[in-house]
Amino acid sequence: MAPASKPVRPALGKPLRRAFFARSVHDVAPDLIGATLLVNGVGGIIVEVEAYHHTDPAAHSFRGPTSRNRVMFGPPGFAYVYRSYGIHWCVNFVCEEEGSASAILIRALEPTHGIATMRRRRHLNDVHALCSGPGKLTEAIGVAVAHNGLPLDREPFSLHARTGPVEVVAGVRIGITKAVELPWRYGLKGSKFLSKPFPV
DNA sequence: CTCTTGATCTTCT
DNA sequence: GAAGATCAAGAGC
Repeated sequence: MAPASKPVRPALGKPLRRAFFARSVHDVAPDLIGATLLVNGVGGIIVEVEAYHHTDPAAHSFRGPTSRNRVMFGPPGFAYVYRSYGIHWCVNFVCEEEGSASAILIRALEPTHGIATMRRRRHLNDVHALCSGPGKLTEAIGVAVAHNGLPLDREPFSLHARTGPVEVVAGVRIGITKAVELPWRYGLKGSKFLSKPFPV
């Protein structure tokens, strides 16, 4: 009898260095689609993100630094984690340059690594719903306020560039009431792991 | 399938 | 006091 086949796991691309994030959020955000995000070895392929620029009324940094958003005002390549609706954690990647206060919200992953761990943390079996939202994925990969301000190029974080071409789609952002018309949500075309489908 | 509501932390008015 | 970069559960269709 042949041994049971193991789940196929795509090869990881080269590690993303801090310089990767030292560019406009509008350049970094689409480049993150197809990259792999792991925290302590658990995570998956980034399939949905949103860009927030300091000149954008919907950004947490728009009105200046607070104790919550201070990491956004620091150098690029660090994690900004905040509490959402008093319940959930959401994780952003700080971009551009120190003081720019621009970041990218990670909104959905296609689970590839540590799926059993994610199912346990989420008390959920359906792999399509494990990481299909910013608050869901932080619970699944174990991100909380302790990760706020940590560098993205060292453990527990591990980020890897995509290994092949991807088709990126853009649309309006989700759940905001200011600057609602700006098309700064980016996703992997046709992915079944999005928080919401992109309009056709 | 859609719609409504509760959970309850941080910031702003 | 109200709103917010959310989610899950329950009611109704």
